[in-house]
Amino acid sequence: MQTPSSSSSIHSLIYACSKLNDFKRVLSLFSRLLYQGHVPDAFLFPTVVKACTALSNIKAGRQVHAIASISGSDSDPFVQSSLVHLYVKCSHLKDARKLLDAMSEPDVVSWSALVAGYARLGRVSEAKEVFEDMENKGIKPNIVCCNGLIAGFNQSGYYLESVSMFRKMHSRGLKHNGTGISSVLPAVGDLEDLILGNQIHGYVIKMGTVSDKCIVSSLIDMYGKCGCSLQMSQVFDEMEALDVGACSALVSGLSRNGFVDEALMVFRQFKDKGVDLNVVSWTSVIAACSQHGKDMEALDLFREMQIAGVKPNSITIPCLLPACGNTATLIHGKAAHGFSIRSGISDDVYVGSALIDMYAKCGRIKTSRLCFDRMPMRNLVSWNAILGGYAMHGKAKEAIEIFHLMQRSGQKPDLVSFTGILSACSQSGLTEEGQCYFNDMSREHGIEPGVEHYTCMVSLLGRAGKLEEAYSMIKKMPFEPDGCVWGALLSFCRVHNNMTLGEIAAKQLFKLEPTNPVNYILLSNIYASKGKWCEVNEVRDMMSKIGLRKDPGCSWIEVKPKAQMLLSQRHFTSSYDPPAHLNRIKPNSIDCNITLQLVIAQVGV
DNA sequence: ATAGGGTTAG
Repeated sequence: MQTPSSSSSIHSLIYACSKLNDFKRVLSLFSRLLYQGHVPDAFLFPTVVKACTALSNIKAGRQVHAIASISGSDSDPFVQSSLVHLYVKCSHLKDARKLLDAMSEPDVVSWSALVAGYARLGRVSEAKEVFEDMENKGIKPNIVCCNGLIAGFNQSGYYLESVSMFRKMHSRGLKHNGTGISSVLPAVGDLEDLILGNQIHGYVIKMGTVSDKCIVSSLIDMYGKCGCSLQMSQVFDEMEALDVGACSALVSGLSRNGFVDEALMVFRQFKDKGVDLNVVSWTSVIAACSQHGKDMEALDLFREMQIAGVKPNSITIPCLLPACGNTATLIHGKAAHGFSIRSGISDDVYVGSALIDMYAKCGRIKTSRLCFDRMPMRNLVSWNAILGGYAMHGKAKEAIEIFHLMQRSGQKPDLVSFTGILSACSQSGLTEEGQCYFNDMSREHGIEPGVEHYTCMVSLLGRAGKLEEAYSMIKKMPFEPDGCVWGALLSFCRVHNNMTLGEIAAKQLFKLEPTNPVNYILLSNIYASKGKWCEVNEVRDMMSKIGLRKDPGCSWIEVKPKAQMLLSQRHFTSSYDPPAHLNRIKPNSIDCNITLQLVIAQVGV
């Protein structure tokens, strides 16, 4: 390409490139112009600022702003307006506000951009203040301005604010359009406000906008979040044309309500019909699988997604990684890690946290820690991930260290953090420390222990042989103990062979989970240890009457590129069929001290 | 010459 040299030809080239959305070239042409000593006029700046905005390049934007100031163009309303948008887009709202205040007559467009910017960042009070300032200056908010607030509040998770803005519009006599409706519906769903949801649905039908794709998707989403699977499917069935958005919404709605197989079926149908599926639809089906224990399917789908040429993003990876962790397929986890580095999303706080968890579950706690240390930004999820990792590995010292470090860095612990620290103490036999942390929960942190914390305490005390204390812990629980609590007690009654409490726990468990064979076996083992053979037989009879058989225990290890399922041989019977997705090659008696038999399972490729 | 609002995945 010939390179233009005269300033006027560069000028027109800049406009041309902007029209073609080639914003990078706009900036490089602009710098060439400056290099030639040309001082741009006020007409050129808006186009150049627009390029910075499109690229979210605040650094270049500030430079352009400075040049505009020096050349006196910064008093031009077009230049000012474009700069306001630049700063809003880059989340520098203070600068945007300063600029807006300096403008002689800012219009509703500039105000709207700023207000929406505050709402998107979840800065509720400032958004409202600026909104009022605008009205006080005599500028009437229009429908676009209100929709910006509704959408912004929804995006930042302030669902009540979103809905109340929607209502405010209504009471002011402003008519809603498709944009406002599809922005408020997700918030309605999160609030599970079915009444409002139904009203809006009626409004949509009356307006005749049922064919609007975004509205359909958000209606499906709303009904899904409210647990109305039937209405959800109805909206879907009445839809005019197949739509990717509706597909994603339906898949996640079905999965949310426990219909995982149906979700997978819907996805398959869409794919077979040749609908152009995007990252969101792929991610929603991968999430559906990994959230419901279908780890193999999640891994397969991820592969399929890449074959389909759809690029995973920073949401896909955290959805996939639990599947790698649960199957302990380090090779897939590492591949996903490599992918996130190559695509520049490894600094994302959710990606990082999911990596920490995956490496911990694959037995690589040191790599976990490395990931944690290298994170440029951490949040509660990241702290809990490394804390849980140490707990999982029985490393109480490190867990405690992290627990204090997080607080010193200004991160308050939550229920999950306490589950981590308590289970770490429990596993390492740090009985007193665990009790201290448990007592601190409500006393120091104002967090009321939940059932999982009581379970940790029962284990902690039970492991230490303090079974009576564990039992009184259960008795003073402020809610009904569940199977996990009683299960923890029964397990440690077996360890210490305490028949009295073991019988109490077992009795509860037989009611709560009558078909769990483990409970029967634990109790019968306690009886056996006391030589109570009659009772042993009674329990065995109960089991066979219900038709229970102990499933083989199972866990995963990885030997080179294959994942292996470990089954405990004692219960391994020839009638046991491994899950269908395991392509069993041959039961391979690799000698693992008599108790283990390896079933080679092929995972992925 | 500039310019504001939408759904679905964690």
